[in-house]
Amino acid sequence: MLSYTEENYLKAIYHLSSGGSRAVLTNEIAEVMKTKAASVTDMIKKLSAKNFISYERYYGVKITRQGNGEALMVIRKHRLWETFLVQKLNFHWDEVHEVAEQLEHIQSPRLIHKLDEYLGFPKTDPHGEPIPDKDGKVNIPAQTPLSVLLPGYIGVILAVKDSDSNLLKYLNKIGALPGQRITVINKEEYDESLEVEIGGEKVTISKVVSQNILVGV
Amino acid sequence: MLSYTEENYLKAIYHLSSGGSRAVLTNEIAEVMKTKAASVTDMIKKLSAKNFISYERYYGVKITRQGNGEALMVIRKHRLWETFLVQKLNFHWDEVHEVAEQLEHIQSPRLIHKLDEYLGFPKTDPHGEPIPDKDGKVNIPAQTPLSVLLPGYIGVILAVKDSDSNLLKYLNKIGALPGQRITVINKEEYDESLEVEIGGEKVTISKVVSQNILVGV
DNA sequence: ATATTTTTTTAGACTAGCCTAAACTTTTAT
DNA sequence: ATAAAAGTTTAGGCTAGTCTAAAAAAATAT
Repeated sequence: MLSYTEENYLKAIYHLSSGGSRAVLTNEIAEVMKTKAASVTDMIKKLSAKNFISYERYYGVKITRQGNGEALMVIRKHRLWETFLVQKLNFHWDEVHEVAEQLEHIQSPRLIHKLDEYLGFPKTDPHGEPIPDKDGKVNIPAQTPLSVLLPGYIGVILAVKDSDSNLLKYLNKIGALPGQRITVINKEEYDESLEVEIGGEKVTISKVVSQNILVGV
Repeated sequence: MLSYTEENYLKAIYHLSSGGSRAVLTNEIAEVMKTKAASVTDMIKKLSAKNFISYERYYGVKITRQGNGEALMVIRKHRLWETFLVQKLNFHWDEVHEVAEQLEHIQSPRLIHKLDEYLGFPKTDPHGEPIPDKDGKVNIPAQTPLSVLLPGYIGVILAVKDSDSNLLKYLNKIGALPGQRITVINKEEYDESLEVEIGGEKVTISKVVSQNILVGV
């Protein structure tokens, strides 16, 4: 059984490694966990001893098959709870993250199954992110950061990477919600900001924001 | 902010003291918390320092007004979640306790309010236990001696135990008649006398009298 | 090729919550 | 009234997770 903290580390490593595909450095983990490198090293040893990650000194960590499975279960729970909060309790999609961070650690496979059923076995959460199924399979739709699209492209917003509440509020304001069609009108050479059209409205968004909007083309 | 463990101790003390009305012994707490007396003593010191309980060595603990409020919030959450599990997720009433023990510690007043609303502001949980409202008021089932109520409780006088004529005359004088609403304003630690409000009048009654007034809430 | 900087690890210490063993109070039994 | 028993607290130690400071390794710059 993993502790609350171990689950959070594993989830962080999963995300940083883009689903386990690359090695993750100690300092990267320290930054997202808002802790110090020394603490990370300790936890790395623990998770490594339990075979959730493989670890080579001064090199970094790679998540194992087992660790991947655990991380996906936490992510599954997180996204199911977010869906519940928005669909059933009428939360706004930009105010569910913190609560879901707590709910994702509740231990009860039965609860998660019942919740999944109650929500009608949703495939994505309110931010458009795919919900891993009970066996840890994730349906990854082809997602491209809006920032790489050139003027003229039309796409559909599938997901938003960052769950920062300020970003989500901003996207909400400009109507950049999952499911919306988005057209790139112009790209400014200097700062790579984009002029786009969403729902008939023209709006200019910065590079940082465009990197966080994932679209399907 | 209370830790997960502190919340559990406080809840245990609340229950053992029947809602704060009697002092609780170290070993009683140790038993329900499935821990050792020495650990309980440590925690008692902590909760006492934070003013959630009052504590006298070798005697026992009494929950304070503040501690009572915290305990009631945890109980409120527990019972709301149990209601959710049974009403919405089709759990059986006998399989919800363990999960609710986890869910009761989720910190989000907004979540609890929304959940309460979603469930239609239920007054009792699936076991028939009353759900404290957002201000910590509990509907205690019929015929409770006034003496066990803590400051904040509001009840309706249902009956008087003793039929001693002097008592009845006294009650008549202070307006403590069946059917009257009565609010507990304060409880004196020393002699357990109660300051109450009846029909807009504040009056102080002794422990003996309060034990003879039965209220419904 | 070597010196400097950056990153990571180790060493040692802290808090929360738990433990056992011993000391101390209170209660109960003679 | 005093001895024994029961209950409680103190003392000291353990683990999980955190920290700072110093040492060690790797990366970078000259």
